[in-house]
Amino acid sequence: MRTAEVAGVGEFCGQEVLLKGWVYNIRSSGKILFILVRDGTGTIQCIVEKASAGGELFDAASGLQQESSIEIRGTVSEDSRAPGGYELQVTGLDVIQIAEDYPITPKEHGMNFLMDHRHLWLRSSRQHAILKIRAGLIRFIREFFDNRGFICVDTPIFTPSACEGTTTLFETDYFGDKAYLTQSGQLYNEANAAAFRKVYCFGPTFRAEKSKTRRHLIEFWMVEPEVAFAELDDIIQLGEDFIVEIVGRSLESYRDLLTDVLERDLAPLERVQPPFPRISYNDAADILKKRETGFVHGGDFGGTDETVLSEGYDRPFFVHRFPAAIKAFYMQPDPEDESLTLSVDLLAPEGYGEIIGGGQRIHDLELLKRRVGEHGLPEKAFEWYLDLRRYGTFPHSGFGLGLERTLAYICGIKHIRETIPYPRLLNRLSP
RNA sequence: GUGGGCGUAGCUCAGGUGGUAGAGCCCUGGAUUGUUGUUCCAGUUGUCACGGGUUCGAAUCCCGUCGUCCACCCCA
Repeated sequence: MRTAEVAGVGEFCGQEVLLKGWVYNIRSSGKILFILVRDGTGTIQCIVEKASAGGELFDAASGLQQESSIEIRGTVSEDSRAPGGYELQVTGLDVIQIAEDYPITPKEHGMNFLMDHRHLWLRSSRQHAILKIRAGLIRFIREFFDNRGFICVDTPIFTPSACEGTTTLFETDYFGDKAYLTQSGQLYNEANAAAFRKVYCFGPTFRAEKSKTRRHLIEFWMVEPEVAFAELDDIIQLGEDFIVEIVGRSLESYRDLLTDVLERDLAPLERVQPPFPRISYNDAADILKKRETGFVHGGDFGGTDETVLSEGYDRPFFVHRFPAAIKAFYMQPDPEDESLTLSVDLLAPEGYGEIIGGGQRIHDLELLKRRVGEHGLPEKAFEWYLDLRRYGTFPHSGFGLGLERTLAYICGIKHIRETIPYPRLLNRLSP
């Protein structure tokens, strides 16, 4: 007998197959049992009729409980009454284990309870859908860069110094020395860009920010491209092409999961078409001033500021040329106004906010040295970084995209904690 | 970290103004040939978060502690 997976069960129509999986739900209606079996690739309704299956099989099947592990044999048939279109007329059942008192029932649960049972919660259809789309999104991201001649060059997770503020760094003991978990691969990316021209890194990053919001994770994944000889406009264009492609491919590949399981309204995603609006920080500030959001010119945007700005657009939009005072030390000054930087953020609509941050980097050695000093950073730790400006310096730009925020946006889910298998939050390190 | 809400059965919750607790789900038994989070009948389940106070008496009122959820600051 053929062993099949639920995802490809349609190919075995009319044949008897063996499925291995778990009981997702079980219903009975007198002399007929409906067992919903999931095997990780999908779910299928399995039918046990007392008359045709016999008492022994029927009794064994009635004793199943949610999440019991089983090997089940039966004949595949197409039936419009079955969810998914196919069902299994059961001819045999081997129980691996009866799962007793599975904590997550098909009824309502509180968030804390679900988070405590995250290791089990992943089996439910909604979490399964989100993480399946996550896997696809990671693939689309890699393929976007790989297909354009970018080289994936990994950057270290243990780092000797900070690239932004040290208050948000996780400090660890490194054989008696201090090491920090990476916040960004960017500084290394710049070295890699000098070697490979177009590079990206993609991995976990860590920020010890004491903020608990629906948009923050302590540990999250970020993809960061860096391009030699690219200037601000080039990197904005790259960001636009990138978002259009990864949103488009997600929509194309996961339309059913998005609508049926996650109940995502696809219209806003369908509108993710070029060109994206590009507004300057100063123009954005003028808009906010008229709306009295409490925004102070020169400061960063708050949550309501981002919402107000996004109301003006039907798709993601870029805000560029932020004040130097609120950006990292390596940002290239705007030649037309030295108080501004050649920086850019991409804000997603529907309240999802910033998903991309980036810009053009300083390539002048003296200016960069000065900025390191102004930001109170130890020049010694940055010697290797300054070397990039000593030996064949070059204009270059890049950005970082937060994987989980982007996934939350694509899936239309409110809280970022559902977008990563095991979220690390301010008050949660387990499971 | 700041502000607000909530901690009662394994889960989700109800318990005006104080009198030692209840409903649904889950589970067990029974009924129904096609269910779609099946429905119906019967049954089992408690340190009312913890500590202190007021009171004849506290799940209920007061104080504190802890946990949790939501919002804000910050960032991707």
